[in-house]
Order: sequence, then C-alpha cells, then structure tokens
Amino acid sequence: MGAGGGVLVVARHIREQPNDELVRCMEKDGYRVHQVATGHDPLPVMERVKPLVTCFQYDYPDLPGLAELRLAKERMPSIPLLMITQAHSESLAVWAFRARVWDYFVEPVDTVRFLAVLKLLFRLRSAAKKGGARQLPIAGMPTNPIPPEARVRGSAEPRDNPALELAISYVDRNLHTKVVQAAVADICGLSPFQFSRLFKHRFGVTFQEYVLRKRISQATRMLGDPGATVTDVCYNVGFHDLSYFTRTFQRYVGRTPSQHRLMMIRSRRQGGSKPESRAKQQQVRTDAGSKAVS
DNA sequence: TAAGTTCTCCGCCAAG
DNA sequence: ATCTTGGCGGAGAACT
Repeated sequence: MGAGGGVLVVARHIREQPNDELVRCMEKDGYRVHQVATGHDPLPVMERVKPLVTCFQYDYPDLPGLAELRLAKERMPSIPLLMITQAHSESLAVWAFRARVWDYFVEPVDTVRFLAVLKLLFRLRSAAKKGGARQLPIAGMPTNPIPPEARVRGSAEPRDNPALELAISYVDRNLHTKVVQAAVADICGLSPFQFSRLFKHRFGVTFQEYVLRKRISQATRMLGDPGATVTDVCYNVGFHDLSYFTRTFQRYVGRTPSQHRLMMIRSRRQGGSKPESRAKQQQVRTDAGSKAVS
C-alpha cells in the first residue's frame, strides 16, 4: 500500500518496552511506519513527515504524554490520531475522545480491528486529499482537562514509589506462577487494603486486572510461535485451567487463542496480506466476537 | 484499621 | 488429542 506520509507511531512508555508487534503488522500490511521513541518531541517529526495517521502508544499515560497528544491535535488538526494504552479507565477514554482522538485501543490491541481502522482512515484521507484538504476548526474549542488519574500517574516516575516498583517487578518475574495480592502487598510492606488502594490510584486498574492484562499480553505474543500449543501458552503465562484461559483470552482479545494463533501464523507466512482481504477477515471475526470486552 | 458484604476470579468438571 | 463453551462453587479482592 505505502500510502502518502505513512503512519507515525509515537511511543510514550514510562516503564514497559514498546510492543513492536503492531508495527510489524502495519509494515506487513504495506504501511510505511515512522517511529518516535519515548523522550523525543513528536511535533517536528509530524511536521516533517506529514503522516496520514499518528498513533500515540502509551503504557501508562502521564500528564506530559497526554499534553503532547493534545498539542499535536491542536498543531495539526487534520491528522487523525489513534491512542493505545495499557492503563485504561473510563474517564481516560472519555478524555481521549473529547481530545478528538479518532479511535482508542487498550492493550492487548486487537490488531485486526486496528488494521481495519487504519485502512478506513487511509481511505478517508485519500478521498479528502482528492477533494481538497479540509481542516477541522479548533478555534474556541473548550479546554478538555486531563483526568485526575492521569495526573496521579503523571508522577509515577520509577523511583517515586519503591513499594509499587517492587510489586511490578515481582509480577514480571512471577507471571507464570500464582500471584497472590496479599503476598505482594506484604513484600511491599503494605497492608492489603493500602496496597489495593494505592495500586488502583496509581495505575487506574486493580492489581488483579493488571496481572490479567500482562498474562493475556504475553499470551498473544507466545501464540505467534507455531511450535507452542494453546495449552503450552496457557500454563506458561500463569493460567492453570485451559477453559478459563480461553474465556479470558476471548474477553480481552475478541478471538479464541487458536483463532489468534492461526491469524498470526498466516500473517507471518504471507508476509503481509492485502488490507482488503484482511478487512473481510476482520468483519467475520468481529461479528463473531462482538460481545468481547474492549 | 477492621469487619461485613458483594463482586470477580479461578479452577474443576462435563459435553461437544 | 486438542480446544471451546458453559455451569458451578470456593477463594480472594474490592467496596462500604
């Protein structure tokens, strides 16, 4: 495809490494991808590259990161923005849409839906270019305050709460085993109540939800290995019951693990299929999995 | 902070 | 043999 200025991916990661899987998927689908690493100013790159779409990829959105997104929208309002976040909250999603983010994704990202959205945007942008670019007016747009949780997370520098750092690193090291919140709280030197409240306050999700997301995120990556069975992946990421794993995976990803594995293996084998055929596949799958929780 | 209640997670089981 | 779906109940987490 390789349309126009391509896709600009702006990584804004506080603690996690960016997940490059999405970039690989986009490149396989023929999109030209430009990346801005965490800590680099995206605006000069946006102005130089003039991407058809810019995608802000966060693990835990902080104040400067969200302010950057808003600034990008103000400076270049005609460029549609996509937002990906690991730490999701309702108010963050509302903020994103008020900031006129085109679409909002929560990790682990449903790549099929993501690529379908990308395809639609490229089509719309190409049509707009032919018909003459029309900039959306922003003058007089009311200020859209960043939600309180983001302010809290804004101070979440790795050093600002060593107790929670212990918890995060414990989860990273013990994802494959049973993670009991009370034990983690104990390791952090906090009572279960203190830990629970602090964690939710800081990350916007409960500890359980965080662990679950990490497990599913890891499972989506592991399922790309053709040698690994769904059962292998299930036990490797800390689930002890295949039925529960299947249900949970489908709830988060919108596909069963085997469907996801098949999709990843096919996309690897084909080295990037045409977006048109992908969109058709996506339609079938999203219809089938429309009850999935985003 | 502790206690009680409600909700959600998680694993077992069975059927397909 | 592997995987999905659904019901069920205990345990633990979240909330008041």
